[in-house]
Amino acid sequence: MLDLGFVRGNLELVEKKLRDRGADPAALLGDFPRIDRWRRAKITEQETLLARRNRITDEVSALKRTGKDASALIGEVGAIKLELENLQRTVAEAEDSLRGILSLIPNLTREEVPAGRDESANVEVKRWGTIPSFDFPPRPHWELGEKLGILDLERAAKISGARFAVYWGDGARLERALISFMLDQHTREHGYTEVLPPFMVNSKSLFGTGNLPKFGEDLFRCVDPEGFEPGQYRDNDHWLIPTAEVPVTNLYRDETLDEARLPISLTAYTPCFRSEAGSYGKDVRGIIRQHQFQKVELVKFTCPEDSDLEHEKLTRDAEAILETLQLPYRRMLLCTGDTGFSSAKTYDLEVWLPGQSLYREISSCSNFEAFQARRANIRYKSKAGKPAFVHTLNGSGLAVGRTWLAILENCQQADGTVRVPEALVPYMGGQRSIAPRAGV
RNA sequence: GGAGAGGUGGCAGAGCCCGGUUGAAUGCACCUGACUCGAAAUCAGGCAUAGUCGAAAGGCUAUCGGGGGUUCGAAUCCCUCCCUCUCCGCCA
Repeated sequence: MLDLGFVRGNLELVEKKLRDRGADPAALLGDFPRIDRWRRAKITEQETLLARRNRITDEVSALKRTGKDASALIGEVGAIKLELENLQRTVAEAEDSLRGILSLIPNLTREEVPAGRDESANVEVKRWGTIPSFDFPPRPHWELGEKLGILDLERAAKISGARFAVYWGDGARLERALISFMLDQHTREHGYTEVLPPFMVNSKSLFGTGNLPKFGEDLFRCVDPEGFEPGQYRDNDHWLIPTAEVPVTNLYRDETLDEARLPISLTAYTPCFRSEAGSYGKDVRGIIRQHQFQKVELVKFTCPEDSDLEHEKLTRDAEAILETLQLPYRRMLLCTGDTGFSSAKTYDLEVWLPGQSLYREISSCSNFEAFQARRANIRYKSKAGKPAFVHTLNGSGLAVGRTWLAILENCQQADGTVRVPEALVPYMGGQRSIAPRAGV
């Protein structure tokens, strides 16, 4: 959420930034300036009346204590009351509209973010690794997984539905190995503290990270059938998390952190649940796009001056995982139109998938600046200074399912086996290769 | 799931029965100053957040878990939701 006063004072800038994202400023801002002026005028009226009422009640109080008659004054307040009720309603309505407008306005992208409508305008910042060459046609992971007997999409469809996966044997172990490996590297080498949060959160948490109210359709909600109201939600509804970003960022919701503690770097493994509404027909093959996938997430809380630097570091921490696994990747700076709602600047890491001959997103690292902190009310305070909003950042470190399939495709051998990357061997109990698995 | 107790400022903890100089006693922590070579101790002062008006100084308003109600007036009375604790039951 943007700051009300900031929007008031920088209307033209906000409009320009919305256009940069491909949004329609008129539709998003609506009557903002008029409602804002109206609200402040009404607050002034209301508070003048309240002040008058408070003075009169003080006098009533004084009279009563000395045993005198106060009925004339009490009558006077009666007249104020009705007017006050109307004003209170008017102010509340104006505040609701303003909050409604502000909660749907995306973050302002930074100057260095390239202008553009969609992913075709994203800018490649760097490339790492050598694209492997094969003396046989490399296969996509869904073929490899099936042949090896470690990936079972048919039975997943039977027990759960489309866009779910069952991992067997070494496939299940590889997923588990990746989770441990990533968490270990982030905690031991990159200075993160591991957290294991709940996989369900309440509505306020989703508002804090910017998923609600706008993106409720992308989420799974657990709610008793009686309470189900389409398009509406209640504070104490439970939702399956779409990413660990939500519970972890909200750990410090409504808290004021001591500046000396910053930056705080947390890493968390969680499953992630996404309804994938609106993605029908996209990525139907394999396990690129699932309703449930595993992810190791990186989250930082910093003071405003440090968030740029920490964004670079966090992105490097995610890249380090790919490098340790020897997976070729490139780093993209997302353009204005492709940058997420809450983000001011986002790097995507894309891993090379030889089975499909393309780069595919495996991590997304964003600086949200104070956008989430304002929504979630996360502040910091130095010894001398006043409390101010922190900057929040996060990135995948990495999407485990996509790392799993990237290993299958990049490390596949002519004989149909898959070589286990050196760094994972200890996590696979010394096993160096994944071979076809006997009968299911 | 049943029964009970409770949620007050950074923390601890009064006030609630009996509504009115209580934005909130007191203690601790913290900041500034005095004393000291320095520190401790002691003394003096300061110490919430947000909104709004104002060029500023400063004023006003709101906030005692959230929301609503009663009242001239609510931390205090009523309703409701959330959360915490204790006991019982159930359970990985």
